[in-house]
Amino acid sequence: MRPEGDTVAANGEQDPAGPVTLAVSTVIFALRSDDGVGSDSEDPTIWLPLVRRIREPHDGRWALPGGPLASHEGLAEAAARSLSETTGLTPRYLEQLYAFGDVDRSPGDRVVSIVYWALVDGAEAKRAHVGQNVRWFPADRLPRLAFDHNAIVDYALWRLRTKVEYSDIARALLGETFTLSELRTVHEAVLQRRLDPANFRRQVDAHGRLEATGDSRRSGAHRPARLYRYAADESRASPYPVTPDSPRPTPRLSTPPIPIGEQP
Amino acid sequence: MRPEGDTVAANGEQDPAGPVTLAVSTVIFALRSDDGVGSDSEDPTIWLPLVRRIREPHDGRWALPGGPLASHEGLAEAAARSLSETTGLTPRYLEQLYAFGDVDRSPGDRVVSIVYWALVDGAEAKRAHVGQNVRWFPADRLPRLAFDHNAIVDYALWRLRTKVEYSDIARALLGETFTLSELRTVHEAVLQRRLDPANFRRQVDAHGRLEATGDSRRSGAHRPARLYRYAADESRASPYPVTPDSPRPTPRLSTPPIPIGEQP
DNA sequence: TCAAAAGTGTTGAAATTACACCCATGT
DNA sequence: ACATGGGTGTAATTTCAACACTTTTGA
Repeated sequence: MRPEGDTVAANGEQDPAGPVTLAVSTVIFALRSDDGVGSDSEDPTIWLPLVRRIREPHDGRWALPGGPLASHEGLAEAAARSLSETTGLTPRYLEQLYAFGDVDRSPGDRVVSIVYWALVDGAEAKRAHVGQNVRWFPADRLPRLAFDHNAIVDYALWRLRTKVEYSDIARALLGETFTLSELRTVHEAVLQRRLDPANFRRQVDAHGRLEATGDSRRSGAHRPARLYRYAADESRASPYPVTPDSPRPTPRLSTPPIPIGEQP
Repeated sequence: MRPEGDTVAANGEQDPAGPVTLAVSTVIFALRSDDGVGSDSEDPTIWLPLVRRIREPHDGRWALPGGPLASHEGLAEAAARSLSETTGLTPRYLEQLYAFGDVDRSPGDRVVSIVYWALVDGAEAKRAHVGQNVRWFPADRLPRLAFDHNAIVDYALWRLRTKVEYSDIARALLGETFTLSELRTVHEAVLQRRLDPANFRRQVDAHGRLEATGDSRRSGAHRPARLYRYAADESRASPYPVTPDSPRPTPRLSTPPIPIGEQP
């Protein structure tokens, strides 16, 4: 009988098998037009920045940006800070993904990682501190990453793909204003399939929340597109004082990740 | 630049402001027919077991069962263990809920709690070690709990209620076999509204997975109900090697908990 | 034979999908 | 003028919700 808060837990003082360390990492997504220096008019796809490890374990491998949790900062705060320190990026969207704590996920020591996922817009993505130890990768076609980070990215991608269908997160990958076809292109990049422009338009403004700026944007040899923004969200009077987020509608994807099922 | 795994993190050795401790707690749900000793035929509702704290902070208040994470056990393992030690219960379903880490959630020290939620069936619930320091409470009408545990329970309830609509977790609150009206009663208790028996039947067996045992159960002055069980799940060939779970369909509830929104 | 829940059938509304068609612009 | 994407209309399909109706039991 030992309610939480009592626990002296994971600082090694009373656990003979060694301490448990706590880290916070983040999976960052942005849309990029496939790196093409010359050919700019590619269909954009999902990319993410990784950092190169410079010590064991997994020295030299690419990994998610992250770091330790300082005792004066909240979890999301720590995610945003470490993300800013390593990549220079400031996310427009940040949400907790999952806590990963398999015993053997880090060779030698025991690390529990609380992982966040983040979205940045195109302009912000260009501002990233790319260099010797930070580089962008297409979200599919990743190399073998350090630790269990490949699985973590897969899970974050699954969350992104399911959540884009019932929420308005896609806007975090764009600027403040956007055309409907830009927004649709984001959805198409995330879902990896074409969407009917007519039906897409109806869906998004059926949800309300979308308002025309009055301006329009001209881009090619065709009619200019109206610009929209999202209206300030009134409906956030949530009964939940905490910050987490979760479920809702109906993805067209295959299987969700498996829950634990029976007792361990 | 400091990829995770490097971090010496939260064991106080290098953080002047003191250590961060890591705890694992669980919100356990079961269905009970409103404690009525005499009147057995109540509509069942959701209940959960809490443990009484026997030291500061929050001495005397009720709290979620939980405890420290031993370095040799996984997170879900720790949840199941501490849950068994404090309440004697073994869950039929166990899933990670969220990691709570607000700086001020525990007076005096810094505690990050990785919280799981669990479902137990009626028979198991009766087996719980109720006593001076363990007691069942109806999920609505909770007293003021220790720490931020009221908010945590609210969030767990929200997850239960949204998830019951698109998954088959409801079965974890029943035994191996059940009638369709028993299953419907579980849904009704969770969602707190009546469901059309005809449409409910179609919905659940549209999802497949349900098979008649051949037997039936007679309960009152009416036609006996066929017994069903869930077929072994083939479709668990998830692309995700990790264990987490998440989103899908369309709850009839109000607002989901708020995500972080903008950068901290 | 009557009440009550099990189980089946039917119908109208609502949401989803596919696709035809006009509009406004640059070349 | 014409090719191209922006934007609107509409009909077929599917899903969903409500409810009438038949079946089988215990009392």
